[in-house]
Amino acid sequence: MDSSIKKKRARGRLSREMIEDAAFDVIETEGLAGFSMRKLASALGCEAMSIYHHFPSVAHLHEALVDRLVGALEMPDASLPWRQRMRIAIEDFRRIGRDHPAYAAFFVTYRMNSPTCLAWLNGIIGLFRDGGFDAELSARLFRAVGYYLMGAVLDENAGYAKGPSAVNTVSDEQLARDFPNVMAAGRFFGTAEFDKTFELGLDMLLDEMERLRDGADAGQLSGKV
Amino acid sequence: MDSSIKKKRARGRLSREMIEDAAFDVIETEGLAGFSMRKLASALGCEAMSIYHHFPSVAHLHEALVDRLVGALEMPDASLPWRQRMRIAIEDFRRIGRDHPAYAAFFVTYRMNSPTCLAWLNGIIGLFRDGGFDAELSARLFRAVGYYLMGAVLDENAGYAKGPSAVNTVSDEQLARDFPNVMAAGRFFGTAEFDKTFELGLDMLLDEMERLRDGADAGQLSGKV
DNA sequence: GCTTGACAGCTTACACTGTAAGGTTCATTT
DNA sequence: AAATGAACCTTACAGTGTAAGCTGTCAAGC
Repeated sequence: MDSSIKKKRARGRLSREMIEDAAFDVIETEGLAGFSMRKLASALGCEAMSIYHHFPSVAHLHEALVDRLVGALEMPDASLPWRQRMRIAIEDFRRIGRDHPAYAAFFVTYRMNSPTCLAWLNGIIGLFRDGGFDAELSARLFRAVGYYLMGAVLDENAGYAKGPSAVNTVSDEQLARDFPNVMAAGRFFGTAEFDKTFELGLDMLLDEMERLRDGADAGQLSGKV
Repeated sequence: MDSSIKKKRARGRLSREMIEDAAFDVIETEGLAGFSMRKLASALGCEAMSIYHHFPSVAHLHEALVDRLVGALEMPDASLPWRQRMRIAIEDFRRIGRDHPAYAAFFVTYRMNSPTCLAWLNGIIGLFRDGGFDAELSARLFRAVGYYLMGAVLDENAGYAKGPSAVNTVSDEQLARDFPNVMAAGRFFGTAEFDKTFELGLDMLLDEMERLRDGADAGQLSGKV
């Protein structure tokens, strides 16, 4: 009987790393909402509760996943020009979303607080400081650029390109007739346009940051209302 | 016996509007994740399944909530200067987050497709067109500004200011010692700083859009890498 | 006034979730 | 050989959205 063989549990078979690997897989195949401990266990060939020996809760597992993604990030070479370092750091983060699209929505809204994540945050804020901004402006620019990046990663991986969340949808004919601006813009909302659109916004922010540093005294912007 | 009175169900007591009102309440008091049909029903003084007579699913209910929020938005007065119209439209959207903080995370990531929402989208994209941008640039700028706005609303309502999501947190002492940049920046991450930070990033984008329109031929940015 | 049918709300049930509590098996140490 | 403790499993519970079917109530037609 192979049922007896099946019962032979291999001890020490599971590990945090294995579980994390499987979790990334399950999340991408089942979607973020479709992920569950039982599905994860089934992917690992064990029972759900076995995972709890390695991670005391799903929250702890999620934290480990975020840590692994953020921990793999490296700070751009400090010898590069500042603008380029900034670009690289931002694109590195954005790439995580591309590599884990289903996880992106979770990842991007996760309020990091582990040593690994704080080290990365510290480096990124340091990058703003390296740009010549004081503590306050570094903090605010970090946030502002972060907003942009956060929104982009979210939209690129969980946004319109994946179809509407809405239950009641509108036909293409009605779209063309009643909402021509949306219709015309839709052409530039597809996956193929992501890079170009992202670059546009990113360049706007980078341009403005350089202007802010080089330019007007005390870092004032146009001041228009 | 008042139990007999209690049994007297008032017909037509529930309505879509009442249910929506209660849903907003429950979401704000219980949090987005804590919301459920059973809790909503209990807030309404009815059974969960009664709600299904008015909304065929939670998804339909959510759609109605988004529609109500978006439907209440108005386009800024067309006689105002363009930059001001843009600001107002953006701040109006942002205010929804402030008014429904717990719902913000859902609202902002919702892929709208109802007539009400499309009408609003159409107006906003039209606002970009009014700024003098062609269909392509309007689409891309709408997206880029949308990224920023999306990220801001998310962070302001579900972000760091609400405390970390992390299970394992780091002490203040360790923060000061090992992550000084984060420590120094933290001072500008609080709720009180939201407006100023948001304005900074928004002004950067608005400045750049005006430059893009008035300035260099074919709307080229600095072109630096 | 009585009947009828539709509507509004309720009851029950099912398949799913995270996880607390406690049971079992086995490699290692003594 | 016995004991220990790590690794894994079983069972159970309170919660979720919602399908299916039931019941009470009201308005309209006779």
